[in-house]
Amino acid sequence: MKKYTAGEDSVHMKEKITKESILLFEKKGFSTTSIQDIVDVLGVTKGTFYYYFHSKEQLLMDIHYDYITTLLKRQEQILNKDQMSQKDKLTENIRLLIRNIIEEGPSARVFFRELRHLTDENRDKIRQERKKFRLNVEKIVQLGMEQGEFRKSLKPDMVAFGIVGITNWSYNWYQSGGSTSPEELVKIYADMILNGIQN
Amino acid sequence: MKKYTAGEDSVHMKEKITKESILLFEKKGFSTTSIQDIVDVLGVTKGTFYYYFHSKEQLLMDIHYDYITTLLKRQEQILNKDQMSQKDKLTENIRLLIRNIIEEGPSARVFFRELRHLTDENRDKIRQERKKFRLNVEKIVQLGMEQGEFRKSLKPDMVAFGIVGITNWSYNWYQSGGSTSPEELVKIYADMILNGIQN
Amino acid sequence: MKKYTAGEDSVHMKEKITKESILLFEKKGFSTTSIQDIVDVLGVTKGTFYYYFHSKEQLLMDIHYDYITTLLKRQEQILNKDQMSQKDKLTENIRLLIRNIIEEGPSARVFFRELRHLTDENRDKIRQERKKFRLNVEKIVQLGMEQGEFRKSLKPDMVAFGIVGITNWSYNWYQSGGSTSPEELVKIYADMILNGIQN
Amino acid sequence: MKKYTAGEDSVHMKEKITKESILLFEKKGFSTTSIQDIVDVLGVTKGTFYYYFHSKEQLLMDIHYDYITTLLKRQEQILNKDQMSQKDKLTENIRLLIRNIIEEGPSARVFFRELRHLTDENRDKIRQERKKFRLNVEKIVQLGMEQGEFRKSLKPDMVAFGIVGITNWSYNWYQSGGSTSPEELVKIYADMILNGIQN
DNA sequence: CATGAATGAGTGTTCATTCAT
DNA sequence: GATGAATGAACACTCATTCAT
Repeated sequence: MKKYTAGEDSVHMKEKITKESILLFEKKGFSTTSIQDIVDVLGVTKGTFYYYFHSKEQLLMDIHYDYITTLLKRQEQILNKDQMSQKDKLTENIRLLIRNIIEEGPSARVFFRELRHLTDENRDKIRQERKKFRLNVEKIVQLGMEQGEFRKSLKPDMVAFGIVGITNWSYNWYQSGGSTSPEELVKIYADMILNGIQN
Repeated sequence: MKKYTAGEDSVHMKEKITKESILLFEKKGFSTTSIQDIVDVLGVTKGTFYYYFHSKEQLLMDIHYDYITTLLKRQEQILNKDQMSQKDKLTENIRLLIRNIIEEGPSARVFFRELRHLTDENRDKIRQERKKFRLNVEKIVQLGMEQGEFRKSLKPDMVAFGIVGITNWSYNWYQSGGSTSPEELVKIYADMILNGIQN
Repeated sequence: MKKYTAGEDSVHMKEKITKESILLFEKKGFSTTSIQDIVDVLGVTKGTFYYYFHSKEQLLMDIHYDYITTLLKRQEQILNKDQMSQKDKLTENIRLLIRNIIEEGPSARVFFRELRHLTDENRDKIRQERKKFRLNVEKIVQLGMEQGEFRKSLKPDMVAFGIVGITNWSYNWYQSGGSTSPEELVKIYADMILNGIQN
Repeated sequence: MKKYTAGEDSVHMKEKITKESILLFEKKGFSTTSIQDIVDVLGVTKGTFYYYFHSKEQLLMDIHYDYITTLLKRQEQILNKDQMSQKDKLTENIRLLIRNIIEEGPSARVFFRELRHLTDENRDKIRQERKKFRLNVEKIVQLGMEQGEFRKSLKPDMVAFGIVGITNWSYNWYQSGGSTSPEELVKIYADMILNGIQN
């Protein structure tokens, strides 16, 4: 996405705008952040913003789209590992969700908080992608039940909701530099969930 | 001051405003809902709104305060049951969280989504109360570990975050009238969590 | 104006409102002081205010009217002293203007600052009364010139404007408790003016 | 940035806004003049106003600041004339005060009437500058006393207040086109004051 | 590519005033 | 005499967006 360039200055303005916007949206919220706020940080004018984006909403959509697209791509890589057990696939999904939130901090928080400010149409698009992710988790549970890795009595959809809930919720509270490392957290939750559902 | 009456009209204006605002905030979001939107629904004027509330933010604070206060009161009733096992207390907390979200639907969604629009001071107040709730859950886990009900290897704070995550997340997706009843959901999650952490 | 009464409580509400309003108008300005501000100080409600006054403007008019009426009455007493020289009459007028401003502090400041907030009609009325006062000063100068007390070359109208200017201006700066007493100030200005215009 | 042009249209919008605002503030008063009133006169929209000014108060501050700054600059020119007698310097100061009020008519009236509507901070700033002007007058009186031009018995601070009072008051009543020209008025007041204080 | 100027619709809030009780 | 509730018009200010240059 970012082509090779010699120095900072040549980084494309559109990326700069997106990056700074994410930080502002995280700190102040989407609706409370004005275009003026954004361009002030970059030392440019509003005209510049509108040269790169049709609207404020389009910028928010781009942020959402990038986040969910990346997430789905990474999930696909897990799903493609044919020889992996469902248990391990589930663990990998838990790892993906948690690490992505922690590593993408600001983007993640904007992604989870500001969905409502998309247009109906765009909101539906993002929701569909998020649903795809969840259904993939559900499928792993389903397969794990059929293959005897998980208990037969489970309701896979509810389990999937539980898994994304427990992991996604961390965007609300996880702080880098605390006493629990990302990988520790992954272990704790994977352990808890697998113990909770396995045969 | 409020005499006993049978009908709708006697409900105090302040309560009406609060009730309708919650519905609008849920549907359109706090910052996208104008005072005009609110008073239009009630067929009154903006002056009336400001007769009962200092500001739009105060209304939001009232909603938050009511929600968390009620929740804490109900939690206290559980904590007071001295003869109850920690397992059962945890189950009761899960039940409380889930049922409250489902029963208070719109209020719950406003509570979880619009915290950011409170002033710094009020946001801190609400966060403190939410923290109290979570620490009470943590304490149950702690006691359960000491009394041999739960595994010794757990990190009670992380477990508590997991529990509120899995339950609270339901505000995002649970729809009344679906295939899983509130009580079924409670059972599923309580089962999953207890299996996940017990000895 | 205030009839004999046994205690504080029986002082008529209308006077209380007027008194407190003057203090508030002085401190915050007429347009920045709300009826609510006024009634809050007195612990009553807005209805009470409107029982005694048709409008906020009427209250302001009352304050203006009281001030200028009192001033004119006191001036009349000076003018009636037939055997007094014009010099002494002028000195007495200077004393009246200065002492009234200092003694009526808040009322005086409201009187000089808030004229503009009267309706056109009322503003004209007050201006007429203020003009009467000034013309009386002018007449003293005129008589003094004719009787050889003051220089023949004076323009009585300009002198009168000068006299009210020098004295009225003190509402802007005079502070009780400073190094110059009211009576000293009277002496200084009377001296300066009389030296400035006498034969 | 502003190229040379012959006509009205090329005057910068900010100056136009300031000019028209002064006229409106003079006629209707600051608090009674709305931003809408201002922009209506100019045939632009409120957004345009806020493109040039942060707030209504900033515009008022600009007006005040311009007025007092110009006045102080002109006073400095008088003070710098080393060979001039204190008497003449005083006369020049009287001339400056009166002519400035008459020539800047509307600005002067806004300056004298609307100080109260500045924020506390700005009001203090303007008051400090006004004080500088007055202290400079006081100094002239002081020097004139020491050099034997004025009577030894004077109180320079009270005399200075008297001088600015007598002159500034003219903003209340002086009307161009009346029977007394600005220069005549200067002569009359200078004469009166100097006679009043000289040895 | 980028700017500066302008728009126009909307926002939260204030407040003098009214009036039934 | 006094209250509490409600009105409605106005206000300062914001902001996403447009567009000629």
